[in-house]
Amino acid sequence: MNRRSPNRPPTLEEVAERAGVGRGTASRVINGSVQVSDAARNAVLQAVEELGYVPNRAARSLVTQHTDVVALVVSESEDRLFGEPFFAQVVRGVTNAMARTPRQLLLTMTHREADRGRLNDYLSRQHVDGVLLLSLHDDDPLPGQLTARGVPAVLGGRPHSEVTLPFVDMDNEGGAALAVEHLISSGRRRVASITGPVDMSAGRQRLEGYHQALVGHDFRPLVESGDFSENSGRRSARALLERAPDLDAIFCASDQMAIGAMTELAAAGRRVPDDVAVIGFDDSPISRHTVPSLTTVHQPVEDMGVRMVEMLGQLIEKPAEAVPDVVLPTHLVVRNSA
Amino acid sequence: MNRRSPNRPPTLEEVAERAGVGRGTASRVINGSVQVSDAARNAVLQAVEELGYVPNRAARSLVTQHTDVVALVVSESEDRLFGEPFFAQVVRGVTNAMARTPRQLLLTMTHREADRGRLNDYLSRQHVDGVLLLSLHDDDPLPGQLTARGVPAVLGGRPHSEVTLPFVDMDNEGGAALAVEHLISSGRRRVASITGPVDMSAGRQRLEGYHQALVGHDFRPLVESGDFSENSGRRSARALLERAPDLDAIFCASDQMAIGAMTELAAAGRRVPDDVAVIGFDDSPISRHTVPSLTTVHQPVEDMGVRMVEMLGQLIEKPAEAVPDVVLPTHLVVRNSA
DNA sequence: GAGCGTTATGGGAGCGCTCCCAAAGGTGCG
DNA sequence: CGCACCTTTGGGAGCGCTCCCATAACGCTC
Repeated sequence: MNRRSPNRPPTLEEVAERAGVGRGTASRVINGSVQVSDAARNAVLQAVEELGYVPNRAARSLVTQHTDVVALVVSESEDRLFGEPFFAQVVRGVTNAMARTPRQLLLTMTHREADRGRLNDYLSRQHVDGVLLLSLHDDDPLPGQLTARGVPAVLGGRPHSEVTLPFVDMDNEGGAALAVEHLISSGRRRVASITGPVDMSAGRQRLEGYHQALVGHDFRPLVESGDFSENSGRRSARALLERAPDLDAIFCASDQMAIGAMTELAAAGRRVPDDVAVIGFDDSPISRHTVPSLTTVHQPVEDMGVRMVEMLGQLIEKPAEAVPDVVLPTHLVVRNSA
Repeated sequence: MNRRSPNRPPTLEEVAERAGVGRGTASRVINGSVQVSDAARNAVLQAVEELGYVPNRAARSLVTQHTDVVALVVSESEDRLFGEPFFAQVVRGVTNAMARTPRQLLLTMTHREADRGRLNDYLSRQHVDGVLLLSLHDDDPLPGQLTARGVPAVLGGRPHSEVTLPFVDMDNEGGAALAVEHLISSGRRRVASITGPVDMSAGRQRLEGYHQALVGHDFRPLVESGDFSENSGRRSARALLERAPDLDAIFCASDQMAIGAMTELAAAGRRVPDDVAVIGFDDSPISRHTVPSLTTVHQPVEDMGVRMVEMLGQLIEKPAEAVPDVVLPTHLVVRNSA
């Protein structure tokens, strides 16, 4: 009776025995080594088929020290993850690029403190070969922990200064400056801005671009801070209108906020773009269909996903080599709102 | 020199040595066994802290035969996964329920054939304790493979007859019948329906409900088939209008299609609900904000996620006991479109 | 046909952990 | 003071796999 305990999946050893070869040879066949005779290979393949053998990944990982799994961690709630087209686009880029690698992608979201502990030691080497981090907030301890554990990781978006992980970022500052310059050169004199969250570098950089563009024009900055959401766009627009009834342009750090602002502008009886010009940021799919259609800053989101995967691949395969950070270009898409 | 090869993470053995205890005792502390003296426990805890020890999950899984990881597999493209509020709601329910279990959630999407192979053996026991399957199409081989491998799995949505996995479903048929009855009892005489994809049971069941409700009223069915998308709603509405210019109501198997249909109706100069009543299905967030607001069938999507997790938990913990399928109730939400 | 290089093969060692058993130490009671 | 019993402990065995080394088998050449 050499049958194993109740319906455990078959092991390599059993496959080898059935094929009449040694464990080593069976392993070579499974892993596609060429140093195997055709006879042996066929025997093993047939045994695999008959037994329905699937390699035990835990056992394999234990010896190879890798898992062929990469995690994409999004530090946001499901609502934002699913609500904002941005994430869908990154994920599309990431999955496309992953299809060209031997690795499997895992998606994890973590807004909730309670989840953090579990996630955390899930991500510690031995379970994941690398991590893609999206939508990082400044106070997030994850980058530090990953660095400490030596887990290869790439960030989407530039981190604040203490984080040393490689990143792929957009030229947020340049894009914002482009937008504001467009506003000024088309004759606007009182240009306000609704910012993103200040604990995210994308938010800070877009604000910085706004300030940059104002330099030398002797315009006073006029800023309300939002959080990228449509609601915060409405709220901020209302506040702006109250503070500066004479404003004639608003640069919003996200399309969602621009949409909110336009709604509020309409409610206040201001015409877009006649009375007030509006520019958004993201070039999200909806920006094409708003009324009027939204002038906005395009950022190559899908590319970002692709580049992140490529960088992570390098990090995993050649841990010794440093990979340079990447900043992707942005450009202005002029439609009807400005 | 008993130091291990270059910067490998510390092992249990090293922790034990540093704490001056045996490997067994260290393991007991890590796993929270009570049979340990306070002195030993503290020594181990301190060593863990100092060394930054994290258990190697591959090694643990190899012996315990489980991984404390559950996968949520969505058989759709990123576009649909992120585009339809339905998925966001299920995911919310799932993550909430998972927070109460010791397990970690993994999200995977698979529309692409190429990904399938990798996913497939990723899901084979030893790497995942169980699987939650969403948005299953009839020809999907996954359920069969999971069954064959003995991987515990729960479906969201009723499968076609050959699949024997336990499921959580909505009362699609009942909800659809409710909608159509509402239409009839409010005086509509020519009630059409735009169906969902016929290779998904939700689509078939909603159509069945439509037929049921028509029985005994001597109305001829008038059906166009869509795929749940807004575009297919427009296309189908156009076709319907051509085939039966006298129609005075349309029951759509999804809110997205209802929105498409309303757009098309408006383009054709029909007023909603005056000329044509429209009812959707899903009670998605947008249905509140359409003009006119959409009468629709509510389904408890978040609950579905919760129940799926609970069922999977039972399946994993008590593999011997059968778990009964669940059908969640739906109800009509009357707004202004019908 | 002896000697050589080359290719194919079997199986031991060991990855880091949990499980379990046997032994040591401690306590209480007659 | 001795014995039985309980708590705490150490460490061997083994999970299923890959890696690697020693050996076997084969094919040449001279």
